[in-house]
Amino acid sequence: MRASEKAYAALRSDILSWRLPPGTVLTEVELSARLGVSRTPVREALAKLSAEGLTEPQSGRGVVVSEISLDHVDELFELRSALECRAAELAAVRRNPAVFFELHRQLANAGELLRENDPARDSYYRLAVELDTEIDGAAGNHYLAQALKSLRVHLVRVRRLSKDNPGRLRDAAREHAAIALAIANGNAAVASAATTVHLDNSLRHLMDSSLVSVATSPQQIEHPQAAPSGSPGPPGPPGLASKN
Amino acid sequence: MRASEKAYAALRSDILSWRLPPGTVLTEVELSARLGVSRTPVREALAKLSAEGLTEPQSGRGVVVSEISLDHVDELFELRSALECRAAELAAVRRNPAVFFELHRQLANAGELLRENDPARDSYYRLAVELDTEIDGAAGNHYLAQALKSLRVHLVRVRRLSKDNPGRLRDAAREHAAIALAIANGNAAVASAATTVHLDNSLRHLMDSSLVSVATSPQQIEHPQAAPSGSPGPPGPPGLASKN
DNA sequence: GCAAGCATTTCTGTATACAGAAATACTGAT
DNA sequence: ATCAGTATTTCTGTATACAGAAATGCTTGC
Repeated sequence: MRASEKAYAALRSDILSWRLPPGTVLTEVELSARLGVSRTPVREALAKLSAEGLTEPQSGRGVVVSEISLDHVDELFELRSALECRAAELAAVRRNPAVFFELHRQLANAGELLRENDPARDSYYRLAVELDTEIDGAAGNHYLAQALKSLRVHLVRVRRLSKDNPGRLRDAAREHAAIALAIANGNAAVASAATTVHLDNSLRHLMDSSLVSVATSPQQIEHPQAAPSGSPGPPGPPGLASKN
Repeated sequence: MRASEKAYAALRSDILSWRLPPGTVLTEVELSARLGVSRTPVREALAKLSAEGLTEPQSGRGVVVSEISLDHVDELFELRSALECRAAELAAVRRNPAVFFELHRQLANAGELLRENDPARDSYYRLAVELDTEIDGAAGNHYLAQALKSLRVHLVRVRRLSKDNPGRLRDAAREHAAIALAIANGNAAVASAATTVHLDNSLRHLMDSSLVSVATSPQQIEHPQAAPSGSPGPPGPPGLASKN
């Protein structure tokens, strides 16, 4: 693997997992020492992260991990619903029905299995990701898929602010199943509406369950020799890319 | 100005103006010679362009100016309508009425002035850009604005494939005026609908008036000492950021 | 004459050196 | 004691050198 990719992957992972919280200042020399590569690939990684919006160039010196908090969730979900509703509509028109009937069946089943807790959770997360992937593919729009991809990066970060509870997971599975069914049926209006409903529920769950306060003030990370693997951040769900 | 910004601005301008057509391969050494800076800032510029989607890393060697043609216009406008309709809705809720009543007045006036041709065209382009800006601002959503910004880069490139005619410009001005009025009135549904109508008309005009064939096959640019300023590309409207 | 293998060239990826700018720390004066 | 001015340090931005990989072209065998 190239050194710049290594640096990029390490930093990106650290930011998404809140090991590098918002406001952390990243200096090239320190990172090149910590990651064991020279400044050139570090610069490349930081440029890529800034283009993604995970970091922002500081006025004078260095870059900072970009701010994200509950204040951003409303804006994030406004964009999300615009993109996902349109994606669902397009998918309903262009889908292969068999694929989405099958997803509907599996999601409905996963919703049932979520009564007993832990083992079914991962398989549901996988299904949710697969539904997203299939919708993106069925929509057949490269630019829309790209916009969703760059949005989801921020959603991963914000999702760490809340904790899933089993009840919400069951409801989310049902909502996902409804979306899959509407797309399978080729009903664009219903697919869009089901997506709107699902996102509204997700947003309210996120806001309700996020009364736990999280440290978001600027702070410097310590300098371990190896890549940081401890989890000083708040506990979060293991499925970083789920859709609930 | 920093050398990397200079390289980025020069390359970006060359790509948007079709001086560097899709498929052109960009090699670092050649560019550093042509632009008079070293490879390091050239690399940085290319990375930024690739993040924007204007170039794509070639499998083995170098980067290529990304493909764009009429085949992409449908996808581009699907995303565009998703984003701009939502932006119009949000703007209708959060706007300052006076601003959009004033824009409506000016746009209606510009539509009238477009009877006599040339001098009014630039002022209309300016108004269209200002409407976009005000809508983005009124929508008050940083992530949505960012998504629109990165989309508009591609729209600039595709717009060069067609030529505006005065009749379409007058219609477009009227449609813009209708959007501004709906937002001023605080009517989200009408604002969204007016945007949908406008974009549909724009798309059909673009497809209809683009029967002129344009060379899109891969080709290498010649190596002038100074930055390329000649316009070997097809003629296009001067307003690179208009909205019709 | 054509194809396969090898040599050469060229380009990318990375490291490092150097210059300029910005922030910090220190010193002196009021 | 505090503030201002200066000196120092540190970090970024750029250039360049070097190594490895990929593509090109040449040579040789069939």
